[in-house]
Amino acid sequence: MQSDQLIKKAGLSLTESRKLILDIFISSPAALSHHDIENLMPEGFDRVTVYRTLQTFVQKGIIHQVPTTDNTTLYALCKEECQSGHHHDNHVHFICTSCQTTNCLEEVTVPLVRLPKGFELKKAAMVIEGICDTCNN
Amino acid sequence: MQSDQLIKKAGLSLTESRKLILDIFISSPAALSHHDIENLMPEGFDRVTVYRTLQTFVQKGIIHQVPTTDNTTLYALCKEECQSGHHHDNHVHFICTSCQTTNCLEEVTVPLVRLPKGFELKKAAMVIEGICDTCNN
DNA sequence: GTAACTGCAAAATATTTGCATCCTT
DNA sequence: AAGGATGCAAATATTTTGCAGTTAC
Repeated sequence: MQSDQLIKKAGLSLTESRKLILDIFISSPAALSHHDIENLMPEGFDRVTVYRTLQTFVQKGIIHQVPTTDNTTLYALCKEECQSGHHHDNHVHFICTSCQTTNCLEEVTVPLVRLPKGFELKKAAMVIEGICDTCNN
Repeated sequence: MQSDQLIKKAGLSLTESRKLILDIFISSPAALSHHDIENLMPEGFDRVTVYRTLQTFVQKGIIHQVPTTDNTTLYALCKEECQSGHHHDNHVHFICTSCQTTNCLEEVTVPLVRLPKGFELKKAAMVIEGICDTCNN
């Protein structure tokens, strides 16, 4: 889907900044940090707008935060199912230790686990570290 | 194991700060952030030492970083197997959305997943959000 | 026209670095 | 005694907030 439609569908007003940032996500195969975005935006673009836009996108279910082992926050596009209210985050995030990118493996679903008595599961995410298919050639 | 022994076993010199910080981890059931530690340390304790100590502990395999969905970094004690060189991080991290604590479910191991062709797995972690047994009463 | 979004300035917070001093071994 | 660890000061980086001007609808 195009950025324009995605933004409108989320009930947000269509602005230049939002289009720019969303286009970056659409054209990036890997998860991105705030820092990455900032670097990909036009020279001199305001940092604060990036913060606010990412926050808005997360709230509206356009992007989601990817769990990481270190202290960085990564964001990635949500797939179709996400936008419609509830957030299906049940896929696997893959961190390549060779090229340092983080990707969502949409095709791999998080397996169910049996939790100890008394624990109630709401959402599960998985982070796998390893070598990605591109680096493995 | 006592903090003294753990520190020595890791080949680190035994200092007051390290003992204090490690004791906090030993007596805490949940994962802790840098901020948490700072609050639990004696009034006026130097922030920088906390940074450096946490870093050292991670390097030496005494504690490990817990993956989180937001941008916080949490640390938790490594169990026995961790200290002996290679790091077994293959357990499930449970975030309770009610009491906001993060615990390691040592007894639950991360299930194996089948990755797409070309991907090579090194390490897998899992983050589950839900309600913990304490809150579920 | 109005509400929402942006940019700038600045505050607040978090993290890193350098260096002199102190402590562990 | 020697090397590493700490504390302090300060530099750097990150994130948040307020407000005035601008833009989308």
